[in-house]
Amino acid sequence: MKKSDQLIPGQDCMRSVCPVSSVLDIIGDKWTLLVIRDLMFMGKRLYSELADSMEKIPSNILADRLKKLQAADIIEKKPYQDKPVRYAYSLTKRGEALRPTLIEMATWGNSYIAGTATPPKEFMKK
Amino acid sequence: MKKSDQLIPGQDCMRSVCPVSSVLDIIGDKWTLLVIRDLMFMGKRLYSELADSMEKIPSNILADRLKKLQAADIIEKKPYQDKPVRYAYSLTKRGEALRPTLIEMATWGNSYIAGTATPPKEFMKK
DNA sequence: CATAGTTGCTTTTAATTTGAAAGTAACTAT
DNA sequence: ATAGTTACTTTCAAATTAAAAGCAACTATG
Repeated sequence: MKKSDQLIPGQDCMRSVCPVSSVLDIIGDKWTLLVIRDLMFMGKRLYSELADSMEKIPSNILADRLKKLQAADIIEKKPYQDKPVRYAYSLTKRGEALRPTLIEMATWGNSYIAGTATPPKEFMKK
Repeated sequence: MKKSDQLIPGQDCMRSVCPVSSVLDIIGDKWTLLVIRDLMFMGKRLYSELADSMEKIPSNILADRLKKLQAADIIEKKPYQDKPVRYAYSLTKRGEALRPTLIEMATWGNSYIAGTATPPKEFMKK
């Protein structure tokens, strides 16, 4: 891992030097990881696709999380056509690297929460 | 994994059948996983020990999260002495099973967030 | 025995965040 | 000309969070 891959958090936005708390400062809420899940596993790329999630994310929350995830260099937004200009969201390398975390969470959920759907096997491969 | 280990979530407290979102319904906030971290890695057991975390968790939030984690059968509270009666918190089997998730998060944090402390090697072993 | 301190919370109140709904700008399609 | 789509932003009420103070039960000190 190159040091240059590391994000330098802004002043006072880190609660402590603990890596777990620093990760939670970025993804520690009820919605952020669901946006990442939709980009990582569900093949979504457009705002409208992300907006119609199973969990019905509010539009203002989605816009806010997309901004914060770009600031954290976890996702990026690229134009993919002109007239009208349209943008596609995608995971950066840093965002893609969250895959093992999401897989562990899904594994725990399937093991310990009744009624959760088991994802396709290929989703669960690191 | 026995089906009997699975928690059956209350009516309408699950946003969707997705295991990731169901896990976030339980631990998806800025504080819950830090309480679990302190029990899992920091050897804390008492309310007062949990209350003086690096991140300065507010007392009312700690009390609230301890209640919710007990309800989710992720931690338990047991008396360990009389006069005065004192309680120790500890992880259940379900709570202990979150270890790989915390390890993956810490690994990501160390790789991608500058200034995070690297935990002792033995903390990172599954 | 009186006072001070500790533990494990609860209550109060203000600030922040969230969510539902409506609004908007730019463009396309009929 | 009108209606529809995309990608958001704005508004405002409701819920959550945070800081601080309060409190009940017990222990330790002079």
